[in-house]
Amino acid sequence: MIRDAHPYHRPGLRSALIEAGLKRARKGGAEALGLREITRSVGVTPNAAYRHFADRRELVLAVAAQAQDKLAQAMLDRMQDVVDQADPAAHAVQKLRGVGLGYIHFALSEPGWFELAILLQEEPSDESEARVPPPYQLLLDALDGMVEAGALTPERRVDAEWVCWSGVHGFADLATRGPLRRQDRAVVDKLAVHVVNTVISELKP
Amino acid sequence: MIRDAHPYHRPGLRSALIEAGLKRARKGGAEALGLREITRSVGVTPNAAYRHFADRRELVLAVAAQAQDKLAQAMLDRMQDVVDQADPAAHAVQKLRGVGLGYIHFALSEPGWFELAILLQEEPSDESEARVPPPYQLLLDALDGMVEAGALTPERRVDAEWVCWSGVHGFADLATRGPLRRQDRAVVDKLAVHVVNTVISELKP
DNA sequence: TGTACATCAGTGAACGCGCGTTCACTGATGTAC
DNA sequence: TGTACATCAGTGAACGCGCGTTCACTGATGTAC
Repeated sequence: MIRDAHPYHRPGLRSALIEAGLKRARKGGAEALGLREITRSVGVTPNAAYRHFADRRELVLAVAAQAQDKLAQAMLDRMQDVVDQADPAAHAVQKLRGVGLGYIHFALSEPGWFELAILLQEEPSDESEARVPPPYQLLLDALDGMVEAGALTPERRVDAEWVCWSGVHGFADLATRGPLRRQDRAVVDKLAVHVVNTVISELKP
Repeated sequence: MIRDAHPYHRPGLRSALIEAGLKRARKGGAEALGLREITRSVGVTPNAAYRHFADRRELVLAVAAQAQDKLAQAMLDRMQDVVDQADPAAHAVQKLRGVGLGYIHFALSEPGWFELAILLQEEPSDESEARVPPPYQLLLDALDGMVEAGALTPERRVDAEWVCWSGVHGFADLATRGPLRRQDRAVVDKLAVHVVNTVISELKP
C-alpha cells in the first residue's frame, strides 16, 4: 500500500483496473469484483472508474473477457504440447484431448478465473453478441480437425461439440464447486483423464 | 397480502419459512433467499426466523435440502415411467437414461430449484456430512443395476458415475446458465437425448 | 376448576455495514493564436 | 515562445438502499399446585 505521490492523471487507469480485477478474482472469483474493491486496490476513488466504464457491470465484463482469453490460452498451450505423430488421425485425437484436459486443468488451477470465464457466457454480452468465445472455438476446430484427419465421421461430428463440452464442463464444475471439490488433486487429475478419454472414445466408431 | 389477524404464535412457522423460501427460489434462485425477504413473504418479523434457525445460512440450507429432494423425486418419477421390458439389460439401461434425462429435465423446468440443489453440494454442510445426496444415490443404484443385469461389466463400472454425472450435469449447466440458455426448448430437449444416449453408449461394449 | 408463574415465540426499533451511484468540484493537459 | 482557455480525468462528500443481526420487550401458552 505505497502511496506514491498519486499523480492526478494516471495513464492507463483503465487497464490498471482490469488488471486489479483479475488479481482480485483469482482468489475470490466473481464475488470479489466490487467496484469499490477494485478501485481501492488500485488506489483511486470509486468514481474514477466511471471515466472508463459505464457502470460496474461493464467493468466486470471486461475482466471476465480477459479471464476467458486466459482460459483459451491455457487450452492452446496444452494443445501445442501434443507431440507430432505419424498418424494424422491419432494426432487429431490428441489435440482434442488437449482441449478437454486444458479446460479442466485451467478450472482446477484457476477456479476464480474459470468462474469468471463461464460467467461471461451467461451475460447478455451487449457488444460481443456474435463473437464466438475463444475456448469454444478451439473445441470446434479440434473436432473439425478430427473429421479432416479421418478420425471422426461427418455423421458423428454432428452435435459432438455438445457431448464433449458437457462432459468436460460438467467435470470441471463437479471438481471445482461440487463433490470432488475437496478431493486430492492427484485423484481428481486421474479422474479427469478417465472422463476425457471416455468421452472421446465414444465419438470414435 | 392479507393481514389476517396475525396470531402472535403461529404453529409451524419453521416449515412455513422453508415453504416460502422454496416459492421465492423457484424464480430467482438462491439469490432470492434473503432472510428478510422470506420472513416478509410469510408476514412475520425478520427476528422470528431466529427462533427456528441459527442464522440465514441455516435457513437457506434447509430450503436447499428440500430442493434437492425435489430433484431426486423428479428423477425417480422419470425412472418409474420406464416400461418393463423383457430384456433385463435393456431395462437397466432405460433406468439409467431416466436418471440422466430426469436430472436434465428438472434443471430445465426448475432452474431456480436446480441451482439450490447444486449449491447444497458446495456447502460444508455441517450435519449432513456423511449423507449421500439422494440424486447421486439414484445414479449409483442405476449403474449397479446395470452391472447386475449384465448391461455393464464390473470393469467399466469403475468410476462410471463420474463420467455420467459430468456429462449430464455439464449439459444441465450449459442449458441453464450457459450458451444454450436461450435456445428453444425443443432443440435443447433433442440435444439432451443425444448427449445422454452418447454417454450411455460409451459405457456399453 | 382456578390461579401463579415459568417458558416459549413472537414484536419493534435500532445498529453497523458496504455497496453502486450521483453531484459539484478541481487539478492537469493540450491546443490555438 | 508564451499565454488563454476548453477539455479531460481525477477528487471528496454524500445519498439511499437493503442486508443480517442484536437488544430489550411483550403477548400467548402450558404446567404445578
